[in-house]
Amino acid sequence: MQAAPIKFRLGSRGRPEESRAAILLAAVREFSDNGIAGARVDAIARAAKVNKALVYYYFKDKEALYGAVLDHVFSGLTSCISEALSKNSPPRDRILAYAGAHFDYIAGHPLYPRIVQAELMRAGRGGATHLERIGKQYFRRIFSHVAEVLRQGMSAGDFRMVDEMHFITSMVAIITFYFNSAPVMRLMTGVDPISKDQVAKRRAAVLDFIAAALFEPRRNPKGVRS
Amino acid sequence: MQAAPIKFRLGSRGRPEESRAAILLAAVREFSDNGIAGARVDAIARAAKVNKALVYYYFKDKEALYGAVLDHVFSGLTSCISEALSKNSPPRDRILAYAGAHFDYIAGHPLYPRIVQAELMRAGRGGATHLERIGKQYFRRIFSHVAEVLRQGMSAGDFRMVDEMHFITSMVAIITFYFNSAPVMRLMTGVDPISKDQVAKRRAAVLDFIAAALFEPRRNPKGVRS
DNA sequence: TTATAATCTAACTAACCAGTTAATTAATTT
DNA sequence: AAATTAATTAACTGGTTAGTTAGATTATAA
Repeated sequence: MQAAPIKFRLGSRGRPEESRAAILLAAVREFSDNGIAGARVDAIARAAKVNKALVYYYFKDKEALYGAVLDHVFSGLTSCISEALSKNSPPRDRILAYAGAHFDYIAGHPLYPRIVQAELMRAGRGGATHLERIGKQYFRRIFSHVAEVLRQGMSAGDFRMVDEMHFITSMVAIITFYFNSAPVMRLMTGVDPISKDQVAKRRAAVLDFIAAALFEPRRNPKGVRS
Repeated sequence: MQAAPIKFRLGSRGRPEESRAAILLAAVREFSDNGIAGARVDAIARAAKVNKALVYYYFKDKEALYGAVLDHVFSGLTSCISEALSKNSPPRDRILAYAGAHFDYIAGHPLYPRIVQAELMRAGRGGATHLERIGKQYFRRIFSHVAEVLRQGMSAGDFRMVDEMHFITSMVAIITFYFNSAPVMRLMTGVDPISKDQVAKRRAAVLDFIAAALFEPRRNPKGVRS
């Protein structure tokens, strides 16, 4: 466990950006593994190969570090989703594009949903929360964007009539939940739910579920109807 | 904040069952508010109006107390769901009965989903988990019961063809997620998502979503079968 | 080349918190 | 009424952990 024999003493002013990034990365892992209360600043510093005081040099305190982690996570997610939504295609495609992008982002960052969930859970009772900032800064934009697509699809007759807010909530639920409950599934089924092919299966199931729940049956699925 | 002037010194051997129950109840609240790492045994004792040592008298340690809380929560949930599933009605009704019962139970116990979510999150990495016991003792029974109903409905042509595991996961997601994300919603919409009428709206949206995603369009929407 | 300021660390502190101990109270048995 | 045992508590202990301090190191500016 002892470090490499030749110690790269880059001295002070070594790689400030690298140090900061290393701390943030380690914090993402530590917070997602243990939640905020369970996370240990010492562990973060160790994982980032940095003195603990440096953590406090770059971030005011544990809470602020946690806030930075949240910003990191959500800015990545929202920019990814925004891009998927920006394409100008028919409502059906856009909804599926959104859902697919959201799913893929989470699948590609398996640590993130735990952090999101952990933060969601803090708001119930207790002191300071970052949720207000996060909600205003990230959620609202995406939410109204998706809601707009839903309205378009409904008025075009492509979608069933649904309550936008509840429908979006349900989509997020389906997209997200699988990754949080993966441990239980592993226990119950014996297979690894995070493996490539299992994730692919889940993706298909999610899109199928959403499409079935939202899309108005086509008049002409390929030939005729009724 | 000082206690009542007349102290009901019931002395030792007061109400053992009551003490134990008070501890468990306080623990449900504390664990659901703060997660296991954030929960404070002192706070539980205080809330239960009991000396901290008594907590350790009745429960081996914090971990065991947490386990007892989980058992309490899940036994209630599963027995409630089992009852809803036991009725012998057509698959469509049974699925909606299950979803409705699950939803209602959670709506009636708003502290519980947080505990469930917290426990789900512990399995990712870390030491001992109660999840294995919980899964075997509670989840499996319900899971296979619901899966059986799905298979019946599919082979009867009432349901679309779906993967049971993924579909159940999605249903649980939709039923559950709303309550966890309530704080965000409160922030974003300004209304209280846990209020009676908001919960009722959500319930309708959930059942509508599930029905639309699962039920095969009826040949004869109101009359007889083919 | 010296001063300045940014980057980084070893070692410390003060608070916190899970769990223990040893004693106390009262219901029940003998 | 003495002995026993279940229920309960005040006060303590020891390990952990967030956060601090005072100083070291070096790139860059003056």
